[in-house]
Amino acid sequence: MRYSDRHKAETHASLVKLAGRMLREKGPQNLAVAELMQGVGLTHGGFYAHFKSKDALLVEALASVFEESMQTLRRVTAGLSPRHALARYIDIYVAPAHRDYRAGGCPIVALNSELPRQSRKFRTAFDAGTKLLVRRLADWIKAAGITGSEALAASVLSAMAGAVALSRALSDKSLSDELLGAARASIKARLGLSEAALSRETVR
Amino acid sequence: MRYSDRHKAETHASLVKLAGRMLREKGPQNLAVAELMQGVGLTHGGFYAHFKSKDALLVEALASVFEESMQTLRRVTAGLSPRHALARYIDIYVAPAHRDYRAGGCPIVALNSELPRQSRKFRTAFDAGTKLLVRRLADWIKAAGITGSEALAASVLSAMAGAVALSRALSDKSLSDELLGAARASIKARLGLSEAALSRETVR
DNA sequence: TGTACATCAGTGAACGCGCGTTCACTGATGTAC
DNA sequence: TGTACATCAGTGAACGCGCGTTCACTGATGTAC
Repeated sequence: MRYSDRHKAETHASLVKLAGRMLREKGPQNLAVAELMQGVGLTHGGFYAHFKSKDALLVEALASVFEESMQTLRRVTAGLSPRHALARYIDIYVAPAHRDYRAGGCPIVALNSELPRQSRKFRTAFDAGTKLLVRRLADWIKAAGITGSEALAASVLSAMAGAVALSRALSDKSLSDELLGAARASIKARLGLSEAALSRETVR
Repeated sequence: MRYSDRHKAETHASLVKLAGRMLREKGPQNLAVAELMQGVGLTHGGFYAHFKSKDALLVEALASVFEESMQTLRRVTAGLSPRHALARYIDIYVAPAHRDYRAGGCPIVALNSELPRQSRKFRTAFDAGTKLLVRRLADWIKAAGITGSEALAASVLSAMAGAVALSRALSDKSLSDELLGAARASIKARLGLSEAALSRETVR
């Protein structure tokens, strides 16, 4: 059967979206082509009408996940001053809700330790996405008058991602919760964003 | 052929040791039984004289890797005061040499994001190993007179592991190096271990 | 307006490969007598 | 001391399964005339 003009693009978009969720939940290797196709109501053979290989899908899915992350970042910090935006992003990122929602979370947390073994193209997409996030954090840090370079922003992001990743890895729920709380406080303190300091400022 | 009494135990130990390296370099899923056996000069069929399953091997290998990590920790900080021990450990952990030596590095960095998908027993071994490291850090922190609980130690460790993991994930070498430097400084500053503060103290 | 043909997203069987696991067998050495 | 037998780490063929990829085919709809 032949479909309307928009149909292929829509199917492609659903595949990329679902792949983005599966990628974070199962990892690159355990995302199975047949399972993905079944997930959008198709059979596995049709996959290659949309992607030249599984790796090509993974690269597209990762890029789309990073875009989604940037959108989330913009949404939760809209209208806030740089200092409050930073604090808000840290609060939302280093949190139990993020830990417990792997399919929708930050790709850095989800893919961290598997990256050295991925394809060149996949790693390039990861690099590009991470740099976008780092640049956004660096802009806020600079605007907030905190001395520090892009490397500081990268180290802050690595502390955030490391905390959530370890909180997911630990089976001990109470240690996991406490770890998130301590990490949140440490990271905010590092940037001079303690509750006391923030409450003395206006929100925007 | 029948072997001497010690022979089996020695073979077993080599298998666990090599598996510990492969586990960190390739991840649990890509550690192949046949490749492991070939690595110690045997054929794949003999594997099951030593382990009841691949997962049983992984659990043993992970435990041994954590033991190795604790030994490294003790070795590099032997004789140092708590504050200097902390600073030394952070310097050695959050460093390019650790980033570039995946097969011999910290299992938390190597396995971070893959843990939620591992077997119950594997996760239990990870929990136990991580808690040993956290407890050691917590002891030092307490002995150094820094206010903070075990959760602070866990958050410090997560920042260290997160920094090394992200530095491995990034292909951009200079950003990776700078990230490590910034993270090292941030983590030490969080614990009041700046170079200036340390140089005012005696080493032991 | 109607007819013949082209298009191409999707189908489902099949292929090839890697890999964990099983199993009948081997053969050097330890033990029983 | 010598002989027959038991042991068991290791061998290598084979099995079963999951999975990425290929390919001949389908059939509804768009297009040419």
